[in-house]
Amino acid sequence: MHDDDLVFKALADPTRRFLLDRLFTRDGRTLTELESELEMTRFGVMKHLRVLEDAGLVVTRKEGREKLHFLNPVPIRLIHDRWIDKFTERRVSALTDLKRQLEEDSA
Amino acid sequence: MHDDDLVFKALADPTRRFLLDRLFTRDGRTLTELESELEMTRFGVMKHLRVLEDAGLVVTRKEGREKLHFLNPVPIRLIHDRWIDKFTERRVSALTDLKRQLEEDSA
DNA sequence: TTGACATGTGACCATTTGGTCACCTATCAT
DNA sequence: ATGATAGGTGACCAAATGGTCACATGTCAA
Repeated sequence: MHDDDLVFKALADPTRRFLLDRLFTRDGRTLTELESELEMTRFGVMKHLRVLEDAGLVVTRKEGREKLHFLNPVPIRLIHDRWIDKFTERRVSALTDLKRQLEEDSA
Repeated sequence: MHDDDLVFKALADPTRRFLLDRLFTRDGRTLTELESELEMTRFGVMKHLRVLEDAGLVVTRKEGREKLHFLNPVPIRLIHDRWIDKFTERRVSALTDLKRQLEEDSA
């Protein structure tokens, strides 16, 4: 419930969705690498990565002086299953089919 | 692209998700009816409904002095198909199965 | 027709958000 | 050891956001 909110809010920013996209194509990127693909200082990127990390969408590991960023798709999967799925299911039950059939017949 | 952003931003607020939930269980509600379920003045609710409408998640029809609100799940379906689906697919290809098999064997 | 009801608008306000910068620490390579 | 490299912190700022209110319009019912 409250956890979902962090995820939704994290997904609400285009820069953050871009970052997730980059990490989707390849994980384990460093901050400076991600920064180089954006028109923004590394401080801005850091803040966005922090938001993603707080939402559990990104996990990190320190390697020497570098910080590697990995994508964690589980939270997206969760809001999908618990929330989005409900709105996206196509209703193709026998009942709605029947209803549509009746409406067509009466027209 | 730009359209997606409106949808993601609209979904980022818990009050708005609550409104979508209410409209999911039953459509065609009026502003005052929706307001009565929230700890907020009708002005706040109006603004939220406006955001949902701009994102295409809610469509409205005027009926006398009332304004009826209807859920439109299509935008959710679109961001699901174009964006979320990619992150939520379970990878169960023969290749990853083989990889897991090898890892188990070597353990 | 007159009052109650449903909604709309614009000003206004506090808080959050997205972004920058100055400065600082830790690590690597020479 | 020393400079270059990678990252971190806190202050700061402008703009967006979430919410309220005073007021105003249109519609229904007695």
